[in-house]
Amino acid sequence: MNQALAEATARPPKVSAASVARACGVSPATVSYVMNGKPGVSPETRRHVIRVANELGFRPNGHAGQQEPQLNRVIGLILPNIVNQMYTGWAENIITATARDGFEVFVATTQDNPDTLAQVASTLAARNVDGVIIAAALREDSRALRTLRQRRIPYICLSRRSDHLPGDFVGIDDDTAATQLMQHVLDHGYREIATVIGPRFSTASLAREQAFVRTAAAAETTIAGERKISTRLNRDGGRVAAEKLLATAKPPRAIVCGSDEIAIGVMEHALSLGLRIPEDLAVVGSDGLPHSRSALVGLTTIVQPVQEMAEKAFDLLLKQITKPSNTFTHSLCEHRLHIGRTCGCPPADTTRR
Amino acid sequence: MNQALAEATARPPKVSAASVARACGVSPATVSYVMNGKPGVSPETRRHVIRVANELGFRPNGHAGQQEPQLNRVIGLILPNIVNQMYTGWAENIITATARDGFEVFVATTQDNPDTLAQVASTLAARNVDGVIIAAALREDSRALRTLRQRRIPYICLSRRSDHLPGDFVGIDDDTAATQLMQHVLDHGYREIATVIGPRFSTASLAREQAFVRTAAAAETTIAGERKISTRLNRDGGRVAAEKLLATAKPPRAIVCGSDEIAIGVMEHALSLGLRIPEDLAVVGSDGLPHSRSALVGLTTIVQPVQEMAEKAFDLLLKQITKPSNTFTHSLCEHRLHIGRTCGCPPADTTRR
DNA sequence: GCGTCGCATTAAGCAACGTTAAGTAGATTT
DNA sequence: AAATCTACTTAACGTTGCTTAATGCGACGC
Repeated sequence: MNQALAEATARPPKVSAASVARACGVSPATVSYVMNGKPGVSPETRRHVIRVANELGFRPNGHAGQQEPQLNRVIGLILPNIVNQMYTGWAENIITATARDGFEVFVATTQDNPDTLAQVASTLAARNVDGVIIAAALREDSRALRTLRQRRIPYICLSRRSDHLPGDFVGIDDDTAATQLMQHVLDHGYREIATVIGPRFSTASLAREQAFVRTAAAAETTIAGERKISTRLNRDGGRVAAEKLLATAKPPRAIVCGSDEIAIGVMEHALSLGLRIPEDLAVVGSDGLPHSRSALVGLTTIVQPVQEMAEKAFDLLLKQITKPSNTFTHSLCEHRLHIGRTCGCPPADTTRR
Repeated sequence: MNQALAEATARPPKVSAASVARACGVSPATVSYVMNGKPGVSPETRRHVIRVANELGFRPNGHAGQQEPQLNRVIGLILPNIVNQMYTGWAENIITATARDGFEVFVATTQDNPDTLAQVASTLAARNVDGVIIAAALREDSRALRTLRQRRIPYICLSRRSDHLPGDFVGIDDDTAATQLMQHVLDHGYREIATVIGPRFSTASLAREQAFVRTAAAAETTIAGERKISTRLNRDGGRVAAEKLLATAKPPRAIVCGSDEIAIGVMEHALSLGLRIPEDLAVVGSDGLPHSRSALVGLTTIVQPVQEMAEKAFDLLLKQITKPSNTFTHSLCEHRLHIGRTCGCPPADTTRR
């Protein structure tokens, strides 16, 4: 007990800039200049100071000055779930990006439940995170964002945003992407088309559905109400939607999905009914997950630049953390249409990667 | 107060905030600030005070002390990566399980780099997490575990463990599972067999490979050295391995993989060569990811009970946190052999879910 | 029921530290 | 030799982080 206490009580000795200064025979000011990359120090002295500082294990993060006041170097990441590879892809890249700057990440999931979202935001706020990246924002319910705003915790919306509260946003141009995707399906000549999207409380899902319908309408193809399905954002959601769509007397010839996971669920069900893809039913998605693009699946889909989006999001967040501002940035990243074979294009088009 | 009385009534002597303050060389005020989450205390001191307070068993409310001794209610989760769905599956379930008890989760990834692992463990320790679940343990390098042990932070190894350091462990019986899987492949009559596993610094990968080889040998089938490949634990690793295996003069008739992601990579490459699965090449995996079991892929594989493992791991961790003990539990969960069609079994066997 | 004591909380004070503007010595240029 | 520039020091400042001291509150003795 006593020994344990002694061990626990032993605190690593702190190294001050002054001690570094003394150790290499310069003034504290010089050390300060070196550590902050300010001019006015000869390269020779600079090198020497850096070397000694490293040897002594000097951490400029001591305590004082305008050194980022009280940064915990922790950010929160709120995702709808961590099963959909779209989200884990972002998570992976965000974790990598943050690690570069010495940040840790709290990952929280909401299952798209508004109350969970609100509660998670409070919890994160209570934990004094330096900022939050939210990929689970809801159109109507901005409680979470409001909480963060009140506590002056910067946040970035990723992919989805709130209808009411302004703020920084990183995403793709859902409208254009969805338009291109639907246009490609129309170009195949399909006219009996159904759409299956994620929950309409997601701005991304809604924007895609609207673009799907508008583009189809422009080609004089009406998508009836019972052929516009909103479902859960996973394989199972797709399966349920496909059950409804394919059980009707006149099933659609093509199903345009607002998510790859949904598309895969749809295809699974179609296959279990003995339908061939794309001969009997064309299916396209929109996320560009690695495994749906693979040769095994060959899904035609919109590819989102996951890494770029993740890095951009953290970048913006870091900017808000270090230099809070009231001007909000909307950053739209370039998407890409990936042609697989599930839309009916010849397999030759299936490029690797 | 009356020490004799306290002892006589067998009640533990109550620990005052002042004594905690003395024990870690700060003022009572500082302890108070820490216990109430008030600002004005450096993170370093805060962690230190919390650690000492926990060790002394300090209850914040002298009389109405119903609360646990100030836990951070944060655990760390160390994964090799967050792309492989095996890991995200565990992560999802661990996050859910911990949320029920009001715990938050730090997710860190190592990319299976020993230095990153060691560093991540230090960082988590510095953040004073209450415990850590590690699914990225390395056989040889137990620096990370040692760090945690020194700081008296409980940890649970998930799926992989260290060769050197004992500790709680949750996993499946890799040996039995791998034996069953290989036996199933042998039962199909295949004799030209290759194995592709994850990195050998993972105990799980190594155990599987050894069981594969042993089982094959028992059926008088030798697996040559160039047919035992260890590769990265993702689709790309599988692809690379398949390139090597299938380019030889006498390619194998069946490839037994130590991971679903690898199996999928192998299959992708095989398909791109125009091979039919399972007619030309049988492939089996071992993780039981939802999407490899789906009708689209139909992989024959070992199914790990993800949720059960996650909950068990957190359960054990919580036990270690609340009541540290020196006896270690090895908890083996029941796996299941899922028969798909990639091994050559008739499609009829493909059961849903 | 009132006063006192023990203990936790909170406000005010103060020392330590890193930053930066101003100052200075020496070297180089003009 | 005066001027200028470089490389550093000195000194003042704003923060932070912790302590000392004052406050508040409930328990217990009288």
